[in-house]
Amino acid sequence: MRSRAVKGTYDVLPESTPAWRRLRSTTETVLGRAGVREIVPPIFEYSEIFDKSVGPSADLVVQKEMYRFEDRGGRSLTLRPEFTAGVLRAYVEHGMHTRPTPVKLWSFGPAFRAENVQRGRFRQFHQINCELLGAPGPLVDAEAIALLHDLLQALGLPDLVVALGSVGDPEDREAYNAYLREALEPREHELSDTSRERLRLNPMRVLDSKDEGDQRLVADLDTPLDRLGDAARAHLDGVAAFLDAWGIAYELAPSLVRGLDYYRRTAFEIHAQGIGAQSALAGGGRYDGLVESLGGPPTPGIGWALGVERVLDALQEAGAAPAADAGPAVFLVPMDAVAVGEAAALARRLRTDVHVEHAYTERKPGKGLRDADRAGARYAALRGAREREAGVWTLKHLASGDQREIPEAAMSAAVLEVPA
RNA sequence: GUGGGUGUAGCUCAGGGGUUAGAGCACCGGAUUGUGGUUCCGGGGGCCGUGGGUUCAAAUCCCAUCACCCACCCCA
Repeated sequence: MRSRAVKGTYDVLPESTPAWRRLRSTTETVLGRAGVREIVPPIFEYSEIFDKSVGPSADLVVQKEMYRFEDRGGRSLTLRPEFTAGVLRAYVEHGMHTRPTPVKLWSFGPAFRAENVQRGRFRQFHQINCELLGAPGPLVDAEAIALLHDLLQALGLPDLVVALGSVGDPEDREAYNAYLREALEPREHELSDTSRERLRLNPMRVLDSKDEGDQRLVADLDTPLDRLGDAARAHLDGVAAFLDAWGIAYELAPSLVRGLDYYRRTAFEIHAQGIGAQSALAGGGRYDGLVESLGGPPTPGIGWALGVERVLDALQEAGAAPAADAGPAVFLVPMDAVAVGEAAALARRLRTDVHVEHAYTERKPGKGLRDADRAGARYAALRGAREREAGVWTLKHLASGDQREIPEAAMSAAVLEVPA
C-alpha cells in the first residue's frame, strides 16, 4: 500500500495556499482594526482543561471524539477540539483580567476531533477563533456577531444571514429542561433512541433532532425563546436592537442549541448554501462563568469559531476564490553551459529586489521562452555567447514580444518596468 | 457505528468475458542546431485497490476485504 495522509487529514497544495493566506490576512485586518489581538495558544492542553470547559453532555465527551494520550510522565493530554478552553486558560494563567476591558483575542490554527469524515468535516481542521472577555452587556455580543459578519463579507461572501437565538440563563435552562421533561417523558416511547438519551442528559437538544417523529412531538411545545427569563429576554432584545441599528441581517432561531454545555444566553450561527450537509460556517455564543470554572475570577465572555475549510469551500462555490500567485518578474534562460552559472549568480543578485527564476540547464531559446511562459514571467532574459561578449542580456517582454539588449548592471531596473 | 456510491496513467474518466488496456489534460522530446503562447509528430509512464473463486480465458462475472466519497448522528 502506498503511503497516504491519515483519514480526515489532507494536504494544502501550493495551488491552494493563496486562498489560505488571504483568509488569514483579511482576518488580521478586519479583527485588528477592531482592536482584537492575536493569541497563539498551544495545540494541546492538559485534558482537565477540556473536561472542565466542554461539559459532560457534549458529544465531544459522550462520543469520545477527543484525541487524548498520555505523556511520558503519565499526564493525560488532549489535542484541542476547539479553541475557547485553551484561550481562556491562557487568559487566567497570565492574569489578563487586569487588562483594559473587554479583552479581545483571536487565533488561527488546527483543531482535532475523532469524528467520521464527510464534506466539510475533518479530523484535523482549522478554525479562526475570536473571544471578547470581561463585558456582560449585549453590546459586545452584537460586536462579536458584527465582526464575524464583516469578516465573511470582506472575504467575498455576500448576503449573509445570522441565525440568532438564546439558550437563556442557567435557571431558565433548568426550568425549560424541566418543562421539556414533563412534556416529553410521558411520551418517551415515541422518541427516537438518541432523543431519549438526550432527554436524560440535555433535554434541550431533543429540539435539534432531525427525526420527523421527534419534530412532530416537539412542534407544539414552547421553544426556549418562549420561556426565556426577563433578564435573558432583555439581553436578546438588546443584541437584536444593535444588529438592527447596524443593518446586519439576522433571523431569530427559536431553538438554536449549542453542542457545548458552557453556553449562556446568546447563541448564533452563520450557514452557507451549496457546501453539503455541514453548512455551518461559524458559530458561537456567550459563556459567562466559564472563566471561573477554569480557576479565574468571575468573568463574562462571548466568542465564536469559524470553520476555515467550510469558508474556503463556500468561497469556491461563490466563485470568490483569490487569484493565483504572480509569476516572476523575469525568467533567466542560459543558452550554453557557461550561462547556467551566470544565470544563477544574476538571479541571486536580482532577488534582493524582485522575484527571479531561471532554468537549471542549458536551454535552446524556444524551450527557454516556453519555460518562462509557463512560469508566468513578465520578462524572459536570454544569455548566450553573443550576450556574454557584449556584457548584456537579451530581455524580452513576453506579452508584447518587444525585446532589447540590457547591460547586466541595468537588469534590476529594466525588469521592474511594467510596460503598458 | 449504519446506509448508499466509487475504486483503471500524476488528474478527469472510457472499456462490463477473448491476444500486447484506452482517451483527454499534464509531463518529456522533435518539427524549430538563437525566439514562447497555437499547431503537428513522437515518447515515458498502469500489480485495472487487495485476496480468493468460477472459466480454456477475468480490468470485465462471483465472494470477501480494504480504501475513498456522500449521507445519517453531530458540529466549525
